[in-house]
This record gives sequence, C-alpha cells and structure tokens, in this order.
Amino acid sequence: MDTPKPTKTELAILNVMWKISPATVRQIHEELIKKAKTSYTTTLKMLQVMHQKGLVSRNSEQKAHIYEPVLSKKETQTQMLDDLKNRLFGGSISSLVLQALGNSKTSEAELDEIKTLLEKFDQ
Amino acid sequence: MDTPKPTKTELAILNVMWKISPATVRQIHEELIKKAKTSYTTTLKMLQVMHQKGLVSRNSEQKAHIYEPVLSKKETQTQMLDDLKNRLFGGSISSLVLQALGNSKTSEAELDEIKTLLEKFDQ
DNA sequence: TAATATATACGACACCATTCGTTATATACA
DNA sequence: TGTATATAACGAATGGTGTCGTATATATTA
Repeated sequence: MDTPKPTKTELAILNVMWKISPATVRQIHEELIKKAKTSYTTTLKMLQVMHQKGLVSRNSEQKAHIYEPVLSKKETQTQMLDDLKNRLFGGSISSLVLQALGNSKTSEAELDEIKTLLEKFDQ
Repeated sequence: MDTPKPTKTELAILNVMWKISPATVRQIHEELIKKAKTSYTTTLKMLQVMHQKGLVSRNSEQKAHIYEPVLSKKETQTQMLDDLKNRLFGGSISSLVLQALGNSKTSEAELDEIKTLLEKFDQ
C-alpha cells in the first residue's frame, strides 16, 4: 500500500488539515479541540506518527514544523470508497451507489446534480 | 452504538457468513481459508469475540455451535456507508455518490440501473 | 544574558485486534 | 467402556492505536 488508510482519529485530523493546512501543530490542535477534547502532545504525537506513515508531509525549517496532508481530500475519498467497495460491495460501485441512494433522504438539488453527472456519461 | 462497526477481519468473516450461514465454525472456516490463510482456532476465537460484541448470534444446542450474523449484509452496508459519509463526506450522501461515480468505470447497464432508481424518486 | 514561553522528542501505559498453542469437553464407534 | 476424533474454551504473545507526562531544545524578551 502506498499511503495507508487513515484511522478514525487520523481522519479527524486530516479533516482539519484539509481546511487550514499548511499549518503548525498548534493551529491544527486549536481547530481540532473545537470538535474533540484532546491534549496538545497527543495531537503532536499523532502528526509525528502520520508523518512516519507518509500520511502527511512536514517542513521543519522553522522551530514550529509545518504540516500538510500528502493526499487531497478527494484522493482520500476515492481511496476509502474503493476500499469499502471491495470489502463490502463485491467490487461493484453501482451496487454501492444504489445502496447509498436507496437508504437516504436526498434533496431535489442533490438528485439533480447526480442526474446531470449521469447525463455527462452518456457521451 | 448498538452493534459496533466490524473490523477488517470481522468483515471478511461476515462476508462468508452472509453466503453460507447459519453455519458451524468448521463450515465458516473452510470457506474462509479459500481467501485467507488462517488457523481454525483463530476463526473460532474471532466468532467468539464477535458473539461477545453482538455482531453474530449463536445456537449452542448442539456440540458444534451454529452461528449467524445479527445484521444482514444490506444493513451493514447501510451502517458503514453512513459512517463513511459522516467521517469523510461532511454528512452529504450526494457528495459521496458523485465522488463514487466520478472515479470509476461504470457499465451502461449499471448506469441505467441507477437512472431507473433516480426516476423512482421523482414521485 | 537569564528567565520565560513555546516547541519537539521520547517513553510509558492502557486498550483493542489478531493469532495460535494448549487444555478441557463432548461425541462417536470399535 | 475406553479410545479416537472433533469441538469449544482459555490464556498468552504480538502489534497497533491513542493518550499523555516529562524531558529537552529553541526562540523571545525583559
């Protein structure tokens, strides 16, 4: 595996980083604790581990290192959808989509968006 | 959480069970090793843990206990899609669907299936 | 320059998942 | 009944995740 699948906690951190990175540990931590209570050193350690795994890159020219995700949110979404597809939907993306649409309240606007995309495929 | 989210290995076992359950540990194990090498006692232990967690039920009237998933495949798919949606797609199912469709080769037949479902919603 | 603040690094701990060897128990049949 | 066979139960080892306290290094400023 090139970059490993992020864990639940790592994903929470990545969600923050996709919003505000490049950022220092301090900045990421301040944003993170709006959602979940955790200590600064825990956030720091998580980022160090994530760097070790290749999930984030860092620039250590300054005293306060600057972190950034390696994969964009979109790339991670693709990766994790692919994983779920293979592990629970027998590799079929349409089966996944049907299940997703079938079991949720989706607004008119959202449905229209999807229809528009589908029409694009008809070429 | 009522029933916890199955782990990677637990999901592999559930996939087998959705195919052949109700079944004994032996039967599940024999099916499982077609895909992944593992020992009988490991499969047994996994099922015991899964039973403990409430992921599977068991009937122990006979010597060889009979196991069965608590949630259907469809229910688990819904649960895990919902989880992914919340953790990576900001709670938006349409965003998930768009991403899924945008990044995969989907056959004509599959696209038609999806369109048919969308039309059903138009009522 | 010394004191203070801020940052990183390190290491320990608890918890959970996974693995499997060993032991106990129940069943079958010679 | 006693031996072989199949199964369940148990417990230990390993490895990963998440948590945080403490130590160390670096920068700021009085």
